[in-house]
Amino acid sequence: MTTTYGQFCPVAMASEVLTERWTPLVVRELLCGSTRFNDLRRGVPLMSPALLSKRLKTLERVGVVDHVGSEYHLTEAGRELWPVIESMGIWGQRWARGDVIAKHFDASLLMWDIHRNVDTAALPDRRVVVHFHLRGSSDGKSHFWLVLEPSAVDLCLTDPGHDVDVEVAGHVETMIDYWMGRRDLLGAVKAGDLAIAGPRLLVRELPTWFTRSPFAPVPLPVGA
Amino acid sequence: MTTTYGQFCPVAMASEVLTERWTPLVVRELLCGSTRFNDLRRGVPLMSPALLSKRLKTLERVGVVDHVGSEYHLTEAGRELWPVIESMGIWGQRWARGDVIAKHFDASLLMWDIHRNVDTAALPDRRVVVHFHLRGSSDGKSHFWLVLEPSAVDLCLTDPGHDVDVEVAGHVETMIDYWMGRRDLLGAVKAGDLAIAGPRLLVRELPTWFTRSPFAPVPLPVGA
DNA sequence: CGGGATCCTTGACGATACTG
DNA sequence: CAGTATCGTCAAGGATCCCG
Repeated sequence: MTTTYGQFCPVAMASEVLTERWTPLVVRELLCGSTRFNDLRRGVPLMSPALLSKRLKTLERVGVVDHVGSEYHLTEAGRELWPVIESMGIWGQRWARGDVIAKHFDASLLMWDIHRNVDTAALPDRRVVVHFHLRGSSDGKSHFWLVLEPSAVDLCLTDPGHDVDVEVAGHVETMIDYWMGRRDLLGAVKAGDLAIAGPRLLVRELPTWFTRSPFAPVPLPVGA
Repeated sequence: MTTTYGQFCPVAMASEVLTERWTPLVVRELLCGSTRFNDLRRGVPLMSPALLSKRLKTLERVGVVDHVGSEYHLTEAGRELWPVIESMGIWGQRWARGDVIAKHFDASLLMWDIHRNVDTAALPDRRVVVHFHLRGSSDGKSHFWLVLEPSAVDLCLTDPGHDVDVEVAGHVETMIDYWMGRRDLLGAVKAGDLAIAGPRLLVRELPTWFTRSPFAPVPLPVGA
């Protein structure tokens, strides 16, 4: 992106900032609340650290990101990119087709997404531990523990040692389909594609605290 | 853009389509109603025809554009990109800063934009010809004629021979500032930066048929 | 943890010319 | 008018290692 579009149109100006590889995803991560370099990395695992660093510098230069200490925060201009990212997500949810849909099913990325969307307010006022066993991840990882405390949510890749309250097992793709709103939980369990075990109440209430993607409710095009 | 982001997030999927150099501007042109290759070119004059052709093929492949005969039309998926382009434009209008604002002032591009936004319904029911004399264009062009008929608007780079009804003269940058909503017409005329001559009624009603950029009404950030 | 430095490849893009 | 063809350059970005 060495030359500019040479246009006065504001769409062109926004394009100068956003239409660069990875940039919308970095902004998405920042909008989701990540502030540390390595947290940001987890949201874009296929991006090299050098490139992420470069993008963050660019975003800082154009006034979207504020870098203090080792934290990255969106400026007001950055926060106002939310409608752009949101409309992109809505469009993607409705219209992305086979040839742009990732063939990758990365369980770590999924769990990272899930962990920051857990609604702890809907959970009992004590620690709840959920163990996930996901098959078929492109990154080889298959075991994850969510340690849910009223004040914090932790994602572990190794057994944290606590007693496990709920066990969730299935194929990564099934979980992604649920997460994205393309499949409902009960159906997946009944079809035998997903196994959920644990205290009756906790399991029944699971959909209230284990939320789905923000784009899951987006209606699909009619006739699709 | 040879590899994919490898993510299931719909923002990533939309990025695969949109986050490629020039693509948002091509989509903007299509949303503005251009359907012919050479009309599209006029909206992105700095883009090589080879690259435009390539982008259109890509957009066709991902289901955004429909190519029949020698016309390009947006599909339903393409038309639904409007919220994305709109929110980009709003952001650009509010937050684009010096280092991404084009230093280029291309009068041909401006006039091309203006010509397709004239509101002929607000004009008298006869032909009206406006001659523009714009100084300082980066492309060297300075004379333009808008031939406004109730049924069609034509932009000419050479004198079409008709009697001229209104004369508009000034610097391209002044016109762009007006077009973008950064400056009002009366002020520019009073400051001597713009000269408008013609029948009193036509000139007085000029702002009703000579509309501004769709992003002109966007409010700027407070304190800016 | 939070990056920087280096090397190296590839393909994206600009320029120019040309064709049905 | 509606693109293709060819070519050369440059820089984006992947890989790898390293450092404070």
